[in-house]
Amino acid sequence: MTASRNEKDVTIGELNRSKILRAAEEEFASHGYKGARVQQIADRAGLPKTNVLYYFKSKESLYLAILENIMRLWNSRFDEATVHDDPARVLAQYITDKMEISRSHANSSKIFALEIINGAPNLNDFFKDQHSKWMAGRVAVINEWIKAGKLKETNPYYLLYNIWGTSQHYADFSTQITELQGSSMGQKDFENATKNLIHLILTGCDLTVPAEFR
Amino acid sequence: MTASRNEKDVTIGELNRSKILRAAEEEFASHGYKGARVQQIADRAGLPKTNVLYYFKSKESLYLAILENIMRLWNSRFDEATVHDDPARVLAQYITDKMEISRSHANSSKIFALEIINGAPNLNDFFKDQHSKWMAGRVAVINEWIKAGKLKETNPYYLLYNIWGTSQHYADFSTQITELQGSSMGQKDFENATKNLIHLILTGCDLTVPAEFR
DNA sequence: TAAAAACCTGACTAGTTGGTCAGGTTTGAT
DNA sequence: ATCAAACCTGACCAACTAGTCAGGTTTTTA
Repeated sequence: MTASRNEKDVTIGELNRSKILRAAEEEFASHGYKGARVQQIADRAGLPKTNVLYYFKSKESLYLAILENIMRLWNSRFDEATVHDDPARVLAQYITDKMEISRSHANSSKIFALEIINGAPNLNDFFKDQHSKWMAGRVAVINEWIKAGKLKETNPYYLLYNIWGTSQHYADFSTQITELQGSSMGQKDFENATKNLIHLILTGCDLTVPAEFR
Repeated sequence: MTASRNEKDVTIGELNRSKILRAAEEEFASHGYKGARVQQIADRAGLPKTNVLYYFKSKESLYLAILENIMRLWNSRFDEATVHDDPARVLAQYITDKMEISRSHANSSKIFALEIINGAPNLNDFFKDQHSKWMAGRVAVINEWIKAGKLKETNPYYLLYNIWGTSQHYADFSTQITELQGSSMGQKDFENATKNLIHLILTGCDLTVPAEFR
């Protein structure tokens, strides 16, 4: 341990915390919260278990820290869309953002999925305080688009579920996709899949795909 | 224990096996394979743990039995579709079948999702022996539709992923959906969501929704 | 330089886990 | 009625688990 501060002005503590979080993401994605082992996280991080517990009080603290990061990840430009915006552009951008997250943060997506599938025991506050409000706001905007004749009549809830289901599928089921295609999806593949999805969803809503998303 | 055979001609053994499988599905869906506890499964089934282990040799045997049932569940009419069939009808029926499974077998869908998210450690043979062949066959039919001008040009893989991602989402993320809508989806809701999805996917493929699926 | 803060880590602990084992009970067949 | 098959279940066990604890080492601060 030559110094707690290296040349990039990052402390050893920050480095190790980061290492542990990355290792924990992999372990939680592989075995779920209940099945994950602190010793395994430590092994993945290349640190002794008690060193992991020096930085994070418990397995649960670690998991909740990761969940918090994930919740922050879902923030997107879609959150600010209003009735004045063009639905085609907003939806295309949202899908693009979601697909990029699926590509660049596959483990986060997987952990979120695992948490929901397991009954979301750790997300009650998130749902009650933020998510439901967010949803109500987005549904309202979509309904305003419909009322303003900018979007064909549809159920806003189902529209959003379908966008989430498709975009998150590329992260969550990446193992299946890799097996079925014989190789994992690279950047180019994700770009193609994004275009394909934008085309499917927008055409399915009778919207024209904006030129920059083709 | 009045008799091993009740009036419906089912042995106590069959009854108990069934009870255990149902209990295990709930436990595996809630905690994943690694996080599930045989004692919890036993408690859910209302049997002593060793009685559970009398019927199923181990936790793993139980899990593999459930996975096998799930693999069987995925069989559908879509498996038999050929280039001679109408893609609109085939896809609409496939989506209908998938949505019905999501409604009636939510835990199965969740367990399948958990297995894939966790890296599919128990499905290697399934992927190599059956799933990849199945996929190659389905992709070929879709490509034949495209060649025959029955379906607009698209990537068959992405089309299927999008169908799976959307339909399975209703089962896998049912906790989130219930929270966001304030109540869980009933039969009527599923029918509406199915129609909405058929409309989205078929319209997105420039296909006309067959009358019986409107 | 000394003291405080940050970091590190092996030894240990109480509790939990997936089984094994042995033997008892019930049911069905003859 | 007897015996075999099916079913049941408490006691037990080796291994594993999430920590706690104590104390050592390194770095920073004044």
